[in-house]
Amino acid sequence: MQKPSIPKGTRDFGPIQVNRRNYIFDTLRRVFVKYGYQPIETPVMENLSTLTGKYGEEGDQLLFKVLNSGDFLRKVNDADYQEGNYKKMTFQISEKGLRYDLTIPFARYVVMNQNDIAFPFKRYQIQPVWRGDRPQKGRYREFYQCDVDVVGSDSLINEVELTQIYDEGFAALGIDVVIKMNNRKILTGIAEAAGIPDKMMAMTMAIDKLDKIGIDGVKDEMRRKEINETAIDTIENILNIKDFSELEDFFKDSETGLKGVEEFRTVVGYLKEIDLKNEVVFDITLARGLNYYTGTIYEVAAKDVKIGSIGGGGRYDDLTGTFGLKGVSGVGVSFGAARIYDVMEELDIFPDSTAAGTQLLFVTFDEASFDYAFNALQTIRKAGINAEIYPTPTKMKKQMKYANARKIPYVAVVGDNEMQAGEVALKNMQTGEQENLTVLDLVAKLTQ
RNA sequence: GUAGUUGUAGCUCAGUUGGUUAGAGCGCUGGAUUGUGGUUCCAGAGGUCGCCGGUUCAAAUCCGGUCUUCUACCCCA
Repeated sequence: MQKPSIPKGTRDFGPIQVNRRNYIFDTLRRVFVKYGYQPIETPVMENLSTLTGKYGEEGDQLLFKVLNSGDFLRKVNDADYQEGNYKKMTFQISEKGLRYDLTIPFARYVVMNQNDIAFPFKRYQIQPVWRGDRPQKGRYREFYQCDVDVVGSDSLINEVELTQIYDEGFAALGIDVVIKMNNRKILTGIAEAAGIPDKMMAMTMAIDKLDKIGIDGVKDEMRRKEINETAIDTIENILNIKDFSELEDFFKDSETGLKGVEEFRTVVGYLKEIDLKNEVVFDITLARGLNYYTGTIYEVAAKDVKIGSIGGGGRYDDLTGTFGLKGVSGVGVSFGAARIYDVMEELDIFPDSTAAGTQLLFVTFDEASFDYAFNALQTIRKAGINAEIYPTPTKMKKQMKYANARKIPYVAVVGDNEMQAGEVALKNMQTGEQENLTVLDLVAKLTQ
C-alpha cells in the first residue's frame, strides 16, 4: 500500500488552522464592507489565453496548466513535437489554467459584465490562487489572497482609502506594519532623467533589490543590464534624496515624472489629515514585479517578523484594455493571507476565541442515561449552545479524555442519580469543579 | 531552472569504523480504577529504515539514480 501524500507546496488545514484563517478573513471582510466593497468570486480555472502574457515571461512559466480532456494529443502539431517546441505544444494540449492571482480574473469579469456593473465598481475577493513556484519559507503553490480593487475611477481618493484599509485591516489583526508606497510614474521619471527610458524595467528591478544587495550590488546589476555609467550616477543621486519633493529638480524634462510626484503629493496630503495607526513611508526603491502597474504602488511589510511582503498592490490605468475595454482605470491592494497567518502564528496573537467550538459534552453510562442526555441535548442546542453527546455510552475515562483532547470547557455527566433528581452534573474541565443543575439552570449558566 | 539540505513507528528524533532480533520520548490500545480528563504506575500493538538499482559474506549505514522536505538564488503574497 502506498503512503498517501499531497503535491509539493500544498498543505492540509486542520480545524484550528481553518478557524484561524476564517478569523483573518472575517476581520478583513468587515473592513472591506465598511468601505463599501462588494464580494465576487471567479472560477478556479480560467482560459489559458486569459492568463498568459499578463505576468511576464516568468509568470507564464509559473502558471499551472490543465490538460485538455479526452484525446489531448489530437491537436498537437507534429512539426512542433519533432522540434521539441514545448512552449507551442503547451497551448495545443492545454486550454485552461489555474488562476495566478485575483486581479486578472477580476479584469476579465469586469469586461464580461460591464453592462451590469455600476461604476466605479468596488469589489473584494477572497479565494485561493496557484503558482508553480519552488516552495520555501512563506512561499506556497496554493495560497489565499484577499483582494480589494476599485475600477472605473481615476480619483486618488481611492488610493487614500486603500491605504486606510491596509492600516485598519492590519491594526484589527494586531500586526504592526510598514506600508510602503511609491509611484510607477516616478520610476519612469528616474529612467527618463537618466536618459534610459527604454531600460526602465531593468532599472526598477535592480533598485528594487537595494535593501538586499546594497547600492554597489544595484550598480553591478544595472551594468549587467547595459545601463551606462552616467545614467547609473544620475540614478544613484536620485536614490540618495530624502524627500520626494526633491525629485522635481531631476524631473524638469520628464512630464511623467512630474505627474508622479504630483500624484504622490496629493495622496500624502489626504493621508496627513487621517489618523493612521501604522507607519506609511515613501520608498523610492519599491518597484514590484507586475508590469501592469502605472501609478501608485504599495507593499506592506510586517515590522516584527522577517517574511517578505504580506501585501501589495497598485494602480493600473488600462488593465481591462487587453480584454477590449479601454480607458477604465483601476487600483487595488492584496492581503497575503497565508503569510499573515504565519506572522500571527509566530507572534502568537490569534485570539483564544478562534478555538471556540463545542462548549458542552454529554457523558453517559448506559442506554437510559444516553436517552435522557440526548433529550437534554436538544434543549441545549435550541438555546443556541454548541453542544454534543459522546455517541456511545462507554467508559467514562474515554469520554472525559475526548472532552479534554477537544478542549471542550464543560462536561455534563448523566447517571442514575442525576436522572432521578432531574438534573445533570456539570463539570468545569478547567477548574475541575462540579455542580448539579437542572437543564434549565444549565442553559442559563452557559448563556450568561 | 541553479545550489545546498532532509527522509528511520501516528508525531519529534537517536542509531558508533557496515555486523545477530532497528531504539527512545510523546501519542495510541488495554489494565491498576464497574461514576470522572489533564498527574502516576504496569503491559501491549505499531517499521518494506522514501523508492529503484549497485558494491559486499553482510547495508538504515557506502555508491549511483529518482522522488520528497526545508533553505538560498530567480521571481513573488
